[in-house]
Amino acid sequence: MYNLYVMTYSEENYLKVIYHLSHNANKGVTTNAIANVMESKPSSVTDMVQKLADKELVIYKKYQGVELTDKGKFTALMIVRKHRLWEVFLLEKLNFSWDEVHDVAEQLEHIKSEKLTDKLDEFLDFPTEDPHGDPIPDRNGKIAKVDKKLLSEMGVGKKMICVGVKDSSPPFLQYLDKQQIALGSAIEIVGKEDFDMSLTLRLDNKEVTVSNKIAANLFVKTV
Amino acid sequence: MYNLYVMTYSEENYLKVIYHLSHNANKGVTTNAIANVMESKPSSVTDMVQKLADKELVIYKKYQGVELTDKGKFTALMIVRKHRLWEVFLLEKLNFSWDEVHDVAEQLEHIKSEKLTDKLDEFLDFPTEDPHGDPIPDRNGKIAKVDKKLLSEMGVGKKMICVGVKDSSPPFLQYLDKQQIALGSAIEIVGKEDFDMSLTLRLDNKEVTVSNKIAANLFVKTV
DNA sequence: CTTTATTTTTAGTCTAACCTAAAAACTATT
DNA sequence: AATAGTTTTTAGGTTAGACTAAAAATAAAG
Repeated sequence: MYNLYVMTYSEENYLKVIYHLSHNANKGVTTNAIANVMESKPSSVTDMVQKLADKELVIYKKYQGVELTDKGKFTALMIVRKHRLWEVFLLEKLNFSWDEVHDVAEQLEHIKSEKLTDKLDEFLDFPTEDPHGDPIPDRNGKIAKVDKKLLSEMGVGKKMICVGVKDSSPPFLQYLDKQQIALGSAIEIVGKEDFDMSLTLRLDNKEVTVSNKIAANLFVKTV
Repeated sequence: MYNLYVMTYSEENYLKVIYHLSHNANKGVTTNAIANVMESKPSSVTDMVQKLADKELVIYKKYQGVELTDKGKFTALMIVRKHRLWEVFLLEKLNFSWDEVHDVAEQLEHIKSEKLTDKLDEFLDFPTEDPHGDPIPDRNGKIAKVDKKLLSEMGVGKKMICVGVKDSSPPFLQYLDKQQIALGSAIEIVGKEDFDMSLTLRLDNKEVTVSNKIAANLFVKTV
């Protein structure tokens, strides 16, 4: 597809972060936003972004933020692909739990071997989603667009299934485990409290109440 | 066992090389030897070796070469453990060939997660040897001592099985594949040519002749 | 539309890991 | 045991990727 020339660990991380940020923001991604996510300083980001622009992985105009080029986007997608495939591997084959896969996948995503990635994909039987419900790009960088809404945006009476999480931090994932909410769980909203926007849900004939904050981090799809 | 504090990629590579070199040489490993293997310069090695000594991973006396401390040896063994486990994974689960596993394992050996290593070990059913016949250290750093001899040192009439290779470069491994020599293959020496020390072997009732150079890179065990 | 506040970039440092060239220490040979 | 040759270390330099502090550009507010 594209010739992915050899990138450093750090360059790859920047590209990945820019990719994720440009999904939410539709304009250029700011250096500040990148620095926040990477827990670094805006000045460091400026440096790196200029380097990536020299290599034609991003388009960068001073003070205007950055956007990925096609080449940059493809490169980012290959990193996302590896990350999500490894997550599936860790969960399905090595029995890691939902909240443990991310940190290790964060390292594994930098392993450079197209053959390894493709063989892993095959070994896992070509999964289309990772354990958090996010789609896995194929070897050509094609990625399914999932239509998902936040649970907090849905009204009383709606029947849905859980398709992903917005926040994937261990505490949140562990909370979901405790409530027995998983990918594919059927959810019905039986009540909404106007005062604090908390929701009462029916799950497998069991009722639970969740705060608005929880609902605002859970992606669902109506059925 | 020991507290493996966080090491850089480069530090880990040095430790690994020192570990391997100190198996052959019984004295201190020289900076030159390390530089040769790492394809770097002796002065660079001196730098790093001093750093490793500060961290008590090696004992280093100027002009005398280096030795691993117990802590350094354990750290090296954990890297070797990961390398060899990943090799088994690549070969057995992803169907890589004998000669393809090394380069990828070279990257995977640096992934830092004790849990991953141990789960992988379990997933592979606690293998004791890697695809080249080298023993895999357990989680406590215990490693089996294999008694193996070079095929070139054995006499006519001996019956053996192949237990490993000295050289594990792709061309050599591919040669072995072509001759259908694999780990566990039964080998009997039916003739030896005094002129060039080439050997005639019986393999599954098939006879092949191999040069001394081949025989000097194949480890065997008498049965 | 000017002033203030915020964001972003520039300039100059720092560290890890390498390098080259030169100096110092070892080894070997007479 | 002195000298020639080799190995190893030191000294000083380079690059990538981070940082701080200050300057410049943009955005917000009166």
